[in-house]
Amino acid sequence: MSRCDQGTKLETLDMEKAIELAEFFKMVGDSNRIRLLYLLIDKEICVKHLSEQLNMSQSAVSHQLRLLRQQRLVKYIKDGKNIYYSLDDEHVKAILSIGFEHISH
Amino acid sequence: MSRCDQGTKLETLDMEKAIELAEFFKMVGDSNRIRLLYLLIDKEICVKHLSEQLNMSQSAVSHQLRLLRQQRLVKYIKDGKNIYYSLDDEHVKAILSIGFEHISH
DNA sequence: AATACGTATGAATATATGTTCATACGTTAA
DNA sequence: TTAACGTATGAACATATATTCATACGTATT
Repeated sequence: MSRCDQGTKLETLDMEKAIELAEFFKMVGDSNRIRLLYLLIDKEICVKHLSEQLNMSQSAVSHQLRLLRQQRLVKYIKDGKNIYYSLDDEHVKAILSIGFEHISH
Repeated sequence: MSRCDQGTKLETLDMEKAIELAEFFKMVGDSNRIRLLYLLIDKEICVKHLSEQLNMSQSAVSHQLRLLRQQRLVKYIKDGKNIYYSLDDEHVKAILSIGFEHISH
């Protein structure tokens, strides 16, 4: 019996679910989005302030926010001409903190 | 006082650290790598078996394993002509499970 | 020594991703 | 109603990423 044999198999993670997971994780796979999400921890911030603090163009921020919305990592509320974004996910903070642990090995 | 004002600022996440975090998270941002990592949970598997079970070419698997090694998500041991990979990180399982929670909202 | 096997890797290619630019939309103030 | 502001979006572009193909390397078998 070679080292590679595996006894009873775990069920295979199906491709659809793997893709869904990947789509979600991709959201934290970009440094600008990470900085953005980090800013939103425990705060609501409008797009203009985000773009200033991140030193990114308003357009770039807006495009990123669209992705984060689509993957339900952020939510927003409108207030006049401003739109305030905040985290829409209990998991975002958890993920970031695991990441921190990993890189400070 | 507009809604956007933030009282005392949290310190900014510095760019270097954000990049490091992103590099790590990118590793779980691809469906094939996720399936690969999922297979490795609690098991050591050699490259050939990985490529069979994932239905990927040996070369593609090998390239992905290189990335996962570089980011210290997997480790390996050699045994003759086989090389057995396994998870090198307590955090990988944790991250995957958070991902599962997220997508089954 | 020759062959077969498992694995790694560079180069090329195809695709995905992030940013910019231009512009449109809605809201507020003049 | 015109102008200014905040935000969103499509198209174009540049860069990053994943896979394939060809091939090299080491180990085991004959």
